[in-house]
Amino acid sequence: MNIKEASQITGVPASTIRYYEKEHIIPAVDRNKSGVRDFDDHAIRRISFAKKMRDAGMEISTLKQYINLFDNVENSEDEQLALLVEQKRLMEEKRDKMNDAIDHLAHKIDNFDTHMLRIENELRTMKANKKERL
Amino acid sequence: MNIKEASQITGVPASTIRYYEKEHIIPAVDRNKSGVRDFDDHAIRRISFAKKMRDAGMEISTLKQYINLFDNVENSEDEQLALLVEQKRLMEEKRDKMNDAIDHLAHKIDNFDTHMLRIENELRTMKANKKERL
DNA sequence: ATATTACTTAAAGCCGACTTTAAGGCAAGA
DNA sequence: TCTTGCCTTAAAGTCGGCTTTAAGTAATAT
Repeated sequence: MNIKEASQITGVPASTIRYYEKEHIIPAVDRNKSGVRDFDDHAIRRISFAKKMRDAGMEISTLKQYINLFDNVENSEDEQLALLVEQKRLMEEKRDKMNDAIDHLAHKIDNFDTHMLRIENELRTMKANKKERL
Repeated sequence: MNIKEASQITGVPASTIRYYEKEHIIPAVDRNKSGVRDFDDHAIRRISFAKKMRDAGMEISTLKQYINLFDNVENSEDEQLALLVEQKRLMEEKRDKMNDAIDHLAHKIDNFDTHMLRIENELRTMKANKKERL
């Protein structure tokens, strides 16, 4: 499978796939005799994993760290597990912040009429204050 | 309250507060007679709101849009409500993606031993394949 | 044969979101 | 008075994460 198909299947632009390979975020992809990349299932899964983690806000540097740790069998299982656990924790933390923000917006939506009146009042007060100050 | 205190209270760097003011993400802050910013509760709340939304991944441009819409009483309530609802939807979408990634990591953690063996086997197979190809 | 289309690379460019720098102003304490 | 420590601005710099460009190769269609 060529890079265009790989791109369509994974939803990751071809330029980004090349970039990910260069940055070792995905392993070196097999080439045919003329040097064209030939993606197999494993490659596709690696791209999809990278996408999933990127979509979830994991940084390239962390992803790289993660990948290197797992691709290198020399590394201790403890280290690998610790990284997994830590990344999960960080993501949960971030997700909780998102839920906070969502709640904040939900609250504003629920109280929209009241909120509007309050904002308008605030503005009226601010304008009055400005006039006083002049 | 000066910018240093405002920064400490909100957890937003002074340079970022200045940047937010310049970009109209927070309203123009009051100044004392020598031109030094004097932050009040309202200003602090606006900074904290900006931080919360940024932490949740809302882009500066969207935040600006949001702020402008709400600070300008001329705008229709419908438009404002629509923006709130849309932003909430986008954030929920993003949060769901994070939960996906978290589940993925949780799964890897749960099956760590098995996973390790699978990875090792994969690598062994890959190496064997490479040798064959040579 | 030539045009088209898809691939390749290295390097440069771009964008968002700050952060740093340079040059200076003001107020308080030694 | 002068040093300390805060503040100010505009402009330049940085960084992450791609994306685009330029120049070229290879296979296929006309």
